[in-house]
Amino acid sequence: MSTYAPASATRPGRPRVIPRAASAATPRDEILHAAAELFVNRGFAATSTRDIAEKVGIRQASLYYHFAGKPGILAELLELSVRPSLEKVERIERECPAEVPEAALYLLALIDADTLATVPHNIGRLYRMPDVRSSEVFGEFEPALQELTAAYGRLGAQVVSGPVAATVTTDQLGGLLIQAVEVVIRIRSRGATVTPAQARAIAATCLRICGVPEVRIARASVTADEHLYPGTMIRTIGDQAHTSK
Amino acid sequence: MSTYAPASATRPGRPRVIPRAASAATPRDEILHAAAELFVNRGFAATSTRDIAEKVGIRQASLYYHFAGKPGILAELLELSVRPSLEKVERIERECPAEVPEAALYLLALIDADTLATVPHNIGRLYRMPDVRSSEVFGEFEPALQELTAAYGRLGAQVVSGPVAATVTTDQLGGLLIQAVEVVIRIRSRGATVTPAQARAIAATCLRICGVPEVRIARASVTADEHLYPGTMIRTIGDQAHTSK
DNA sequence: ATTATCTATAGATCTATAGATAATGC
DNA sequence: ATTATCTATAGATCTATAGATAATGC
Repeated sequence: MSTYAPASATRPGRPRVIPRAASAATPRDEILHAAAELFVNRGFAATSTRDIAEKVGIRQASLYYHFAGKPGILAELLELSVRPSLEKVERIERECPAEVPEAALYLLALIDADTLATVPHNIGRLYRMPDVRSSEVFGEFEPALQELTAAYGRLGAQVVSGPVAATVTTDQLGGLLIQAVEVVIRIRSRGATVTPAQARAIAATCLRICGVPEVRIARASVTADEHLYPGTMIRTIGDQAHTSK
Repeated sequence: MSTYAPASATRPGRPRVIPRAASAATPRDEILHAAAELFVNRGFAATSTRDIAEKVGIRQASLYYHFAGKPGILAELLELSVRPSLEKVERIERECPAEVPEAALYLLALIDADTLATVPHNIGRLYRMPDVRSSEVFGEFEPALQELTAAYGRLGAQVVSGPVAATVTTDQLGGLLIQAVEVVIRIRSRGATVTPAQARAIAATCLRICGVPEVRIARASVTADEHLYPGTMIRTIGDQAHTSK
């Protein structure tokens, strides 16, 4: 309270040599954020504990008070990026009735694209990195990922048209669909952000991949809205921009 | 010629401590292959020069006789994986006449998928790895990659249906299409191989993403065959499996 | 007393160079 | 003489631990 920069200095522990910004975040979170950005943009193996510490503004050794090294940090980031996706899948498959099967796939793709679009530092990318996949902690999360791909395959298989069913298996379809959704990761990697309208375009792309005709795609979009915003069905129309030709 | 294992021992230079298999390949190629597999499966930064040397069966220092370290090896692998793709794009855009615009996109996707499917050790994956993208040598290859995405965008834009044109820009479309083709990388990462039939399914998926109706997709497939195998148009039909319903 | 940092450092890599050596080729 | 390896090693990281220190909280 005496000088200009007391910040959130009301914490126990020896002060940092570079005083912490009034970030309000816990040290753990500061470390997670710094590590996420470095892992995603430079790679997991290419990032040293010193790099992370430097970005946070602490000494390298201080990381070990909060985490069991790089693998520990990675494990927490993977957890953060897979849990929300999986919870959504579960809910969608439970709640979405069989009336309009396209709506379930549309919803899953939309919510998933949106999650990937808003998750901090594009950490959805971690799962595709070979150094992450061969890390000690990856195995724990692999089943969750496979379940996600399988869900795309199941939902997609319910709506495929004849020509599509004749040329791709359910498994392959799951891969094609998840790949389409992950275009979000690519866009963010290039520095751009993904708008809700783009997320909808991606969800529609998933239905096109299955061979669903445009009329039913439009219908699925509306049905999905009813589930997203039950009751208020008016404003979602302005969101779409593709209702006019 | 005297003992059992002379192999291709008729080369100058000090013999290896672990005698080389009769691989017929040059030492340079041996190193490239070993490095490719390690870079793709464990990551570039996660692979040490010692790992590569061990896999080849030489001492770590011996690598430096053939390459300027890891970056030198990476540069050559990137070159190998981007040159063929770019040559094909050029040829397709030059040769493919405007009669059936779908055929051009179908052809590009098909050839590209096939290249990714057959290139050794799935090295198409290298470009997506952050440690590779932030390496000193990557900059040289980035323009070629952007040109490839742009080509997908251009070809796709020529065939989009109304609803698709209304919701995605040419740039975004390029991303969606290349992402669809790169499902090949994902499949190979899981240890499976990609068949020619699957490559065709992927090319068809690209047209579906653009909103092209099934009749025109079938026509594009036939036209593409005429360009691939001019004269012989019979056997390509048995390839497709989706002409029946 | 507890908490969160710090400094110092050991031990394990990892890269890249210098110089020796064992083949072939002329 | 040329080529392709080898051995040895310096110097630069990088990870992870031990132990000290400077806050707050009781």
